[in-house]
Amino acid sequence: MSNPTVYDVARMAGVGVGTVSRVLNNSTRVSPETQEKVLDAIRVLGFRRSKAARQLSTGIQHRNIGAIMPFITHPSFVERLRGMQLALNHQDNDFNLVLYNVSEPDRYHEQLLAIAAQAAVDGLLIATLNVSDEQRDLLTQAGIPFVTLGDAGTGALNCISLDNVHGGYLATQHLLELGHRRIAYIGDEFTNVYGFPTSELRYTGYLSALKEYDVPYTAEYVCLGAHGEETAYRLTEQLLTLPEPPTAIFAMSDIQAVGCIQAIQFHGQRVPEDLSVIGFDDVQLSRYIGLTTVRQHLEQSGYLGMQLLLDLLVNPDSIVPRELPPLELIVRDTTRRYSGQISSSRASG
Amino acid sequence: MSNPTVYDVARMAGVGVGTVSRVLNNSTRVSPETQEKVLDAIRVLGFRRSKAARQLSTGIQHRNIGAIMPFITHPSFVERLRGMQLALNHQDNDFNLVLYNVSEPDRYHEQLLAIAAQAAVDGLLIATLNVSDEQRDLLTQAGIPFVTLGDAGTGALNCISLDNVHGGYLATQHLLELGHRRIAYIGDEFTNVYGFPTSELRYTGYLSALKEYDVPYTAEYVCLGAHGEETAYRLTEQLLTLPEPPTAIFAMSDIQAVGCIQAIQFHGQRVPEDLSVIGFDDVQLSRYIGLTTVRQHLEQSGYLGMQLLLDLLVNPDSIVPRELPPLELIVRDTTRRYSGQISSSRASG
DNA sequence: CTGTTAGCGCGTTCAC
DNA sequence: GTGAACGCGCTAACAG
Repeated sequence: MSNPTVYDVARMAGVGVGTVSRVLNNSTRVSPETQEKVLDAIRVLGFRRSKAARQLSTGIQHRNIGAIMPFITHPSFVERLRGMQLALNHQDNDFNLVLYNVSEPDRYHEQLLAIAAQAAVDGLLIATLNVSDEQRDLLTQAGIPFVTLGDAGTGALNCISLDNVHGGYLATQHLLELGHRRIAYIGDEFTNVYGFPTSELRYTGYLSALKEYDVPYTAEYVCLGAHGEETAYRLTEQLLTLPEPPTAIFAMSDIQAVGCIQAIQFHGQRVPEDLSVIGFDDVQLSRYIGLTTVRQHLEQSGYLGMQLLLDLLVNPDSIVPRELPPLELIVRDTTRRYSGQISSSRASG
Repeated sequence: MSNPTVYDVARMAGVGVGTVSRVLNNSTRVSPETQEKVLDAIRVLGFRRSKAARQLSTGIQHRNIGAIMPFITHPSFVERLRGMQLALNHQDNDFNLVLYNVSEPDRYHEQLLAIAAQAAVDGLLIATLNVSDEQRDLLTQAGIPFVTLGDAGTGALNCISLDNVHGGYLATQHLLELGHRRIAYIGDEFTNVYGFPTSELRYTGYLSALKEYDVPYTAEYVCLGAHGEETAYRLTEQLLTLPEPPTAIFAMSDIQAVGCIQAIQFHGQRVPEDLSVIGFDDVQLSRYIGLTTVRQHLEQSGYLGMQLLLDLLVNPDSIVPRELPPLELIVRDTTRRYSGQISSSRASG
């Protein structure tokens, strides 16, 4: 039924538990024959010693920090992870970093429940995922302090946040200033299963910029789908077949922008000569491919989040608030002035 | 001295330990005033319950798999990580992935010792790092099965390996076939502090290809330094100032190849028109920037390594050996036929 | 509602 | 060299 314990091993080997423990840690000398008997019993029973019992007995404390995020495979999360690691290395406390990858959105809550129940971590970093009031209470009652990165629902207590609406505005404004008027938006579904509203917020910024420049809203220019390069590729293809295709695209993430660019190029058009593309995030890749984007300091976000969490864990009384630098428009090579018309900067008011 | 326990809390609050436990787990109803007293005591004492004790008592098992690697910030390790996560998700056992980033090489052994002592993980994935006989014994005796990824020293038992010599040969051969004869090698120091011989192995392949094509070895064309984009950039600058600079560069990793390309372009030359550059790894980035490289299936390496480790942990009796697909030359846009001379494919024998 | 007690599985004294 | 007993900190079952 239950896993075999040292007692089971001892009984089978015809020795005491002390001896079993000794061969396990080869502390004191044990006679070769006894050792053999014990090892045999261990093998036969498939015995594996319990981590918990061992830790409890030896008094070794090992502190874990969990990081839970979706899309661990996506670049933006890698950047955050890098920041977390960096912060961890800078302070020389030996915390381990435990990764929880939310592969299926439905399981997110379930994973949170498990984390709370298992008491496997001392603190939790929640990247991009929504935290409901219920989930906050869950973690709080389990005694697990947590810090959220990005948009984080009503349950967020300590958050490294950014102004996604403003970011969406910045990106769109850049395109408008370049004279573009047919500007598409490519983003995640608003009601995404993970519950975070990033796409909708950036879209809101997009809308407000359009409005400010008196550019009419065009429903066909707003394309939503699953996060990722492939979907962005498909959505862009749809845009290109429109009777009046956009002259510029604002993709809500760099990786989606990459998908856009690939679709555009595959269909024989050029970026930025024929279409301008702007992304969001400024992941490492963007620097290499020369993508114009909005920098949201992802790595630093992970870094600050980890610092904040360590504060919470190590010296809860002297928490310093951490703030991200403001979003930054990074102009590179994928956006260009709209050549179809000479347009002054600001539309008439 | 030691951390406060439930007993300390109970004493201070003037209640029994059962009550303390109850407010901790808010299992049964506790009178508000009692609860308040307990919470106060917890706050004052700075009490935090022990994970180990809780787990032991509740009988909850939580299994951890550790992944230890240097350069977590580098793309190639991210790819491996992705593969590991993927394999973990595919089997529905709830293993946690604990990350150990070797930030300073000196601490690698120390970290291994800690992992063995803490018994924090049930199994270990060791990426690229060397495992000595001593370290193997350490892990074995601690009852921690491990799988190594890449070159892995004499202590390796289960390994997902690749033929780095052959890879170095493939890359160099490609350049030779394109008619290049002045071919530089940019790689890590051979005696790197982490102890893994990757750079030297790929260099060996480079040498053997040169020899096969009767190309004389030129010492100045071999540039070694710390791993990373920046060092590769500097080394490339040195190459460019040579009286007779190379016409092609083989960089031992894609990220170093990127450094090469940036240096070349910064100094007004073009890739591949003026210089050809080939990397090694085929990380995601390379696809986007069109880098010619040798694909070593990094993600799959992490995937297979994890599968193997899970075998070791879950059904140790039915271990299937895992093998990586062969190395693959991926020709993209950074290598081109040498234009300085018309060269037939193979040099005279 | 609350205090008491008996384990959880292992390491580690002790005596033998 | 080896077995028996105690304790690590917590939860849960049982009385009260």
